Amino acid sequence: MTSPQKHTEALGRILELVVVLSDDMTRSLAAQGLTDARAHLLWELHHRGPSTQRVLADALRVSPRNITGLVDALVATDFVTREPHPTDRRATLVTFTEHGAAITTAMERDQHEFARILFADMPDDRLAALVDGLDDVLARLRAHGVSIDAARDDTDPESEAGR
Amino acid sequence: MTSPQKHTEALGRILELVVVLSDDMTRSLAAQGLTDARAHLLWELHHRGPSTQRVLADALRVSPRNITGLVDALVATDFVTREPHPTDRRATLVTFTEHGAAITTAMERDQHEFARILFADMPDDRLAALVDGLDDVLARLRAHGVSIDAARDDTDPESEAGR
DNA sequence: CCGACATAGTGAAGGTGCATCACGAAATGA
DNA sequence: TCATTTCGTGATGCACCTTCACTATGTCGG
Repeated sequence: MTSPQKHTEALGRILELVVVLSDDMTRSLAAQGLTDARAHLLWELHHRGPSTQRVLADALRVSPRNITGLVDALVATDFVTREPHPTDRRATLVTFTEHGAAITTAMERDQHEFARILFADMPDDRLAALVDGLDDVLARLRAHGVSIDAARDDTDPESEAGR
Repeated sequence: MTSPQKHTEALGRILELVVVLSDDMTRSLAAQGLTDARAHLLWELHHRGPSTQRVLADALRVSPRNITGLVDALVATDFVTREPHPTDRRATLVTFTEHGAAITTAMERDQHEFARILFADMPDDRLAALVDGLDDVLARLRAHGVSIDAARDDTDPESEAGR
């Protein structure tokens, strides 16, 4: 019961889902002229409203320098603009253009639609079981520091996201 | 019930899991002196045995040129070597060094261990329900061409023609 | 045996994401 | 006012990935 075999299989399913979903997202984004990183920035901006690059750097957990590059690209493709900060002349406020706002709103809408497609036909109890299971896994991950440690030369967890 | 709200929440769980797992993997890999792409190559090599770069390129779905770069790096860090192909003098056989083989075997072992940690305390029926749910989602994804269809510009009169 | 063509791998060049270091400019605090 | 902190960016550098061009081989139809 609950053989290691089953555990591995379950992890395999999760990993497969990871790969499939990531790929699909990246592809959809590309169709909008966006990359993962740029879309991530847009997403954060959508939830926070006009923000300084510093704030975005912290939110995306990347270096401020990198934000400069991402914003440069988004400005060039007319998704956002750099507005002067009303009180801090050092800072700039990254703000949506109309185009950027429209795209981002549409992305959010489509995400809900996507969720509907995935779960619409699933019985309530089944959906609940799935979510419970996922929560369980998430909790277990957190309990284990999520960082499986991995240090030495012969002890490493996980491989690549390659199914 | 089965409100759109629940659907979105479920998708949120999945996405969170994706992020957490990916981060953890990348971090563990880095501890071994590996990157995602290089580990992926090693993983494939582990399952296929000595392979030509062409085969690896197809397996990883990247350009042959890119494989050259990845193998260069793995050779430099003593994970693999390039051996002459026994019958085709154009090709090279990418082969594990002892170090590479040890690391990869350890990675596989640790993946099973990781699966055990995640699911060991989970009741059988709960685990089964989780796997079933994941399979369901995976199937639904495939059925829908796995394409989110993404947000189209601003032509959003809910023209859900695109699934 | 021999061209015609397909294939394996790599040099060259370029785009994107990311990081660190150094720096100027503006904000802040004592 | 002066030291310190903070914001954003130029300069560099690494990793991943692509396409194009090119060499060395393998293969196949005559």
